[in-house]
Amino acid sequence: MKAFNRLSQRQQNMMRFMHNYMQERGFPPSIREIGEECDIGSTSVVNYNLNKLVDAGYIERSGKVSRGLRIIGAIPGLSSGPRVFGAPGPQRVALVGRIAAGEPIALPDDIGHHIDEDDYIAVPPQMLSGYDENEVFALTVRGNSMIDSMIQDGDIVILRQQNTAENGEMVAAWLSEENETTLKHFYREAEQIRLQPANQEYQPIYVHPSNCEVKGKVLSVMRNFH
Amino acid sequence: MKAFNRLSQRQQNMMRFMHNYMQERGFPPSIREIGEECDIGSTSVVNYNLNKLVDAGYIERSGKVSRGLRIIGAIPGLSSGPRVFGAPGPQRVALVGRIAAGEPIALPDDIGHHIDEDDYIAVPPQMLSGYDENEVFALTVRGNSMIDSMIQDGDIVILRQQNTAENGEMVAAWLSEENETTLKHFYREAEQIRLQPANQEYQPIYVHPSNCEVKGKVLSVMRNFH
DNA sequence: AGTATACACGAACATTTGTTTGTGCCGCAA
DNA sequence: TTGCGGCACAAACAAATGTTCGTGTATACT
Repeated sequence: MKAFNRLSQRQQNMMRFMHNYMQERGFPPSIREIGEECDIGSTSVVNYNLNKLVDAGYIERSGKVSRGLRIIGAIPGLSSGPRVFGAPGPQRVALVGRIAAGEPIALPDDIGHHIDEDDYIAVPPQMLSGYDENEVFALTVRGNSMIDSMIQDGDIVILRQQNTAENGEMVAAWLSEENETTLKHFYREAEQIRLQPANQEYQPIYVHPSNCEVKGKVLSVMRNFH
Repeated sequence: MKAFNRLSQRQQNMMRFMHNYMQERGFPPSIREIGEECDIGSTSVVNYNLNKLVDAGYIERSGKVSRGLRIIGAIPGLSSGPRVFGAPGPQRVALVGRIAAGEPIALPDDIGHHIDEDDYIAVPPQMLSGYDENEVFALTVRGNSMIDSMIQDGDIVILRQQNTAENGEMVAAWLSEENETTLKHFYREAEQIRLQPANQEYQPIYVHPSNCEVKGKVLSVMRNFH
């Protein structure tokens, strides 16, 4: 369990409001704005809890100056809530694990309680294709089994959680018979599913629908060289 | 020429200060702080120029509220200055053009005056490998000639400007004899340079140093699916 | 010259806003 | 009970801060 369990409901509300406010307006809210939104009658109470949040390491304050606060750490969402992080900064999505041939994919929900702050990665908005960061997760590719899809060891793939796919979309699919995970373009054909590699020099593979379990749609890929 | 040429020196200073301030403190400066830093004696003058910047589309203001401003567009740096953009948000680097076999690479300096706001792309910090965003640029890959390096049409490559490279680094190189641009791993050998594709199923090519002009080092690759 | 426009200055003003102080409630331990 | 610490409330205070107004100075145009 993490430190945010020590935050009161009121403090959680404040964190959430501050985050949303900064996300929307680009600058932090004033003490009175926080109080009004969180049903706190007195500015001193807001101030009090703000200092609590500072002690807890969630925010920093610049004394004397109006709106002099910034969010430092993770925001504890609602119990089942969104994994939202502090602004300013790029979007952040959960980096939930690795994908490799021969291993099943662990989805965010399966390991939701194990996600730490370090398991998040910054992703620029344009790589989310308009989807909300909460329905998106990231996987690190292990091994070169996806090389026929132009994806190699160490790449990070950004996916949206979904169990179906439209024709032509690239998906992460679990092939139960072959016992492996793969990233391919998805085509539902008459009696079968065609999984087409991105690299056209490779041949497509054909599987039965019952053998193909879509885990998510690939939105983008990031690769770093060191 | 672009709109920022219409900004006075004073307004450019203001933009730069506001950007740095937000970068550093996480919230916008007050009118008086701007004035003090930019040697403006009167708050009304700051206010006046602030409204000018709004008209020019560089910032937005929320009336009545303190520090109620956010940066929207590009910041005109110094004359030869950094191409810095507004916080909060991911880093932004110049997307200067396209890279394709048979075409030379246009470097930022060559086309510096043509960079528009739309020619910038958000890049998360970890993809800059610690380099400053000002020495980094981005190229859109056209064609599939880099497919042997696991890079395909539509990919965006992030590069750092440099004319040499260490062994093993992936570089963008212009081969004058072959009259084409390529992305390969760079190895300086006895009498020649070996350019090694990332995909090990492809063979390396060997060129004479005089034939190989390094344009930049590849830091990372981004790929979006639509 | 006369006028208009852009830009700048300083001062006064009206809010906004962070800080402080005094008080009260509640649970818990001595 | 008494006392203490955590938390909350309201009011008042002191700065910080955005806004407005009257004025001045160039520059260009008629």
